[in-house]
Amino acid sequence: MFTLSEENYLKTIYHLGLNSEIGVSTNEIAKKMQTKASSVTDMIKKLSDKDLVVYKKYKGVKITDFGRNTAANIVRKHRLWEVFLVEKLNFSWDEVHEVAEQLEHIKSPKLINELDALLGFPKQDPHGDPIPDKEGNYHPLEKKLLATLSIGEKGICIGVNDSSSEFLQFLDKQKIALGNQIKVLGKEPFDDSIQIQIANRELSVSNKIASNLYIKIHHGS
Amino acid sequence: MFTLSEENYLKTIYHLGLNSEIGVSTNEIAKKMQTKASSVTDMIKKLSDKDLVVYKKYKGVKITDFGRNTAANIVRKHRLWEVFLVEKLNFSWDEVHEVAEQLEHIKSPKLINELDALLGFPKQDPHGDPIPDKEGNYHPLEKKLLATLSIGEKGICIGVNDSSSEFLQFLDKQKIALGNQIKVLGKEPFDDSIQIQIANRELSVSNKIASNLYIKIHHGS
DNA sequence: ATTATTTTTTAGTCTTATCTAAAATAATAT
DNA sequence: ATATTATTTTAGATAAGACTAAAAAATAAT
Ligand SMILES: [Mn+2]
Ligand SMILES: [Mn+2]
Ligand SMILES: [Mn+2]
Ligand SMILES: [Mn+2]
Repeated sequence: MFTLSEENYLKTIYHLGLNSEIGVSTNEIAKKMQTKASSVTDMIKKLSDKDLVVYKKYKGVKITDFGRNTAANIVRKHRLWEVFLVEKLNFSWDEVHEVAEQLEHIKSPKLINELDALLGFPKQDPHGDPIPDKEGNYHPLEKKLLATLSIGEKGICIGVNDSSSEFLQFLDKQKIALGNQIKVLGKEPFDDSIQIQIANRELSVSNKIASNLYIKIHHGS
Repeated sequence: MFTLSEENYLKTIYHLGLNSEIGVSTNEIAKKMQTKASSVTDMIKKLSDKDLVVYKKYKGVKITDFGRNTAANIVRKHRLWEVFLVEKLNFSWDEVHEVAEQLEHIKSPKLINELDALLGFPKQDPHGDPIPDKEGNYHPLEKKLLATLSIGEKGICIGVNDSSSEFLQFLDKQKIALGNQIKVLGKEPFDDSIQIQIANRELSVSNKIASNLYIKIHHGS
């Protein structure tokens, strides 16, 4: 199969390429992986030899169908392990990522499918991100950033954009959790902060916060 | 911490040195790890630099207290994961070892302690081997090989010596499981086979089988 | 006590994954 | 259009972990 490094590069390329049709650049990958562009070029050639990506010198890489499938399976494992850690082992949502980074590389189809069953075939991970199925398919939830809502709109908090432990711990402290109902009470033009009602409390959150919280809009009244 | 290779070598040295005070030889390690003696020498030097073993040229290695503790922790993780796979993910006891070989290298103290709790702090793994506690201590069960029992003796099957999947699958086929009561009905001097009563059935097992099954003796009547 | 055999170590090579520094190409500005 | 800057690739080095072949040390046999 693939080495740990190959899997990590592939996963990064998969994530970076998700919302764009053009290739992913060497520098982008280097920045995300905290490595040097020259190392990226080396690895890209290996991934290309293994038909995980298509590589054209100076033109960046595009993931292949095979590569996308392989990457989605790693993401599936990562997110299922995160659910396991939170649901079964009392981890908080800000503690799971590092451990899942390790667990996602364990090779055993039976393990991951049984884990899926043990957890009741969850569709989202603790941060609201979708869990791909065995074929690599998933349904992204329809969602909007809190910062883009208008006054009066309401919905349910269903995910985070930034899932750093700093942000997640901040949300814990503010008692903002996935599943909470949120209504926009007002918007302050001066600093773009937003006044919200959340679980019967009123709260003012900065634009930075509002730009990292995903809301599922309530349609109708 | 330690690399995957370092952990695997250390674990092997720990197991090989368990029942002997003299050092573990280079060749022994090479054989067990399916590698070359020269590779072992290289790695031994690294382990020695990290104070996991004491190395004297041509005299083999002895594990240090620090090394033993480190190794016991890896064994603890291996065996807890094996219990998890059997108890929670419907693995059979002959399927768990390979996956546990991967999982034992995951670094997260919280993960392993919570797993321990989820499983109800088991004392033995699916093959009857003892699970070290956080400090690396464990109580080996008092046990005898079935082959060493006399006619009339009885006890409970509590472990296997050989835990290859071939042997474990053979036991499954013969419906011999840990926890079964076993009584020695007779011994055949010609081929050293043993006639036993197990769970209300009578069975003749070869000496090879009897030399790989551990029995906890019933004292008293 | 030598000689022969086995075991262990050393020396040198290979692969993977990294890095720095320099060269090549692409993009941007004048 | 040419020069400047940014990006990307290549060349060469390093470290971990493995290997083969040869040398050195320890054991065993005569
Ligand atoms: Mn994560
Ligand atoms: Mn996540
Ligand atoms: Mn095992
Ligand atoms: Mn076991």
